[in-house]
Amino acid sequence: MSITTSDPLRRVVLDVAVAISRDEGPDAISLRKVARDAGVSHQAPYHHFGDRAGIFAAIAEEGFSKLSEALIANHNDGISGMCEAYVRFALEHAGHFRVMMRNDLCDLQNYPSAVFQADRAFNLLLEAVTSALGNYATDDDIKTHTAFIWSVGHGLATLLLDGPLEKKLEGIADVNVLISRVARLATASMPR
Amino acid sequence: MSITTSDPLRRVVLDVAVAISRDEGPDAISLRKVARDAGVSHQAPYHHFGDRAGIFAAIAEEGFSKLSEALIANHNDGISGMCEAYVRFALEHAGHFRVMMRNDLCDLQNYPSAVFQADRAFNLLLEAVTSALGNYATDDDIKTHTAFIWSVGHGLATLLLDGPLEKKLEGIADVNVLISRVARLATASMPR
DNA sequence: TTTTCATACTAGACACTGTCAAGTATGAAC
DNA sequence: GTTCATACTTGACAGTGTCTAGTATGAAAA
Repeated sequence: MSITTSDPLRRVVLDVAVAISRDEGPDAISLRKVARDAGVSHQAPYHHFGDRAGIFAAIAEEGFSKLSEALIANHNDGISGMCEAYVRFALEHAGHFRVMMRNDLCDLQNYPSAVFQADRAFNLLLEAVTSALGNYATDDDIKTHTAFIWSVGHGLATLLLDGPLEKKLEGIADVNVLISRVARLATASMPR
Repeated sequence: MSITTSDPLRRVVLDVAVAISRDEGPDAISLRKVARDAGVSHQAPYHHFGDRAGIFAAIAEEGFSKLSEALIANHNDGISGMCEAYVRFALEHAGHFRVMMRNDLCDLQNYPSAVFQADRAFNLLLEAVTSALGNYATDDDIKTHTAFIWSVGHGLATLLLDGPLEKKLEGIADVNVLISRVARLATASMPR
């Protein structure tokens, strides 16, 4: 991550923070270090984000926005395609993903624009499940299946990102193959 | 969490840390604060755990041990029973669970006894899947299904713990009902 | 009985962190 | 020419993990 001082500081701080989150996790982000690397004073970043939680909220908002785009791009491939897209997004945008799901880093409720993006992504999943289940599905069915699909994608993404799975299941050829197979298992129980 | 100074300090520190992890997340754990609350010097806890990562490793080890017990206790209920047990364990032992899955807090590889407990829990799942799939399942099938089941349980646990799911799917009657239903969906695609 | 030695701490210092408060330069709006 | 918001800088503060060094205690060894 090279820092060009001509970049607007807000963008620089965000990019550096996301890169650190990707490589060492969100907790490794030190805004003072980011400021030093960017060649500005230790308080400069805070001007743009208010406090530490503010930068996490900004990362989360950007992440949910990108997630929505990823889900839309795969929305023709049905539920299993969306599930796959979710996992691939997490792996490709690990820096964002790690922050998005860490409610303790910042209470997203305090950042309405972040909530908006999160809801947008969730609604895409909800709509996909609703249309997959057909017209006669009950509200309960829809919610259960949504929770199920989200759980599969989220669980696989988290396990792959945080390590244990790949080591335990090594020899599974290719992560991409695993993702496809798991996503297909997830939809095997759904009506077609 | 009341602190009885007659308790051995190691146990006290562990209990307080787990309670904080449950209520505010592992990052809120300050060993200096724990020491103050326990009425000992700020370095006393470090004597028992070496450094901050050491206490996380101890919590993780204890957690995986408890998880194995929970899985064994439900091992007669098949794969879906194990999946349910995993999620229930996470909710009931949130303080431990939050630490167990946070590879950035401590690299478990450096703590062999923690790795041992983690492997023990994982092997219980692997064995259950192997026996559920029957004798003619390929190694690939076993690994795929193991990843799938683990993903479902882990994803649901994480989503329930970190909040977004319950809010999004409110009105789903009872969390316990949701867990059972999702676990059943997870096994719907498996041979019987 | 005295020495040795590990255990379980205490005490002080260090660099580092996020955050609060107050100041400064700059450029646009009126 | 003044007002005023924006984008910073500077300095201080409490809090943190960790390093180093010291102390009390009790059991084992001489």
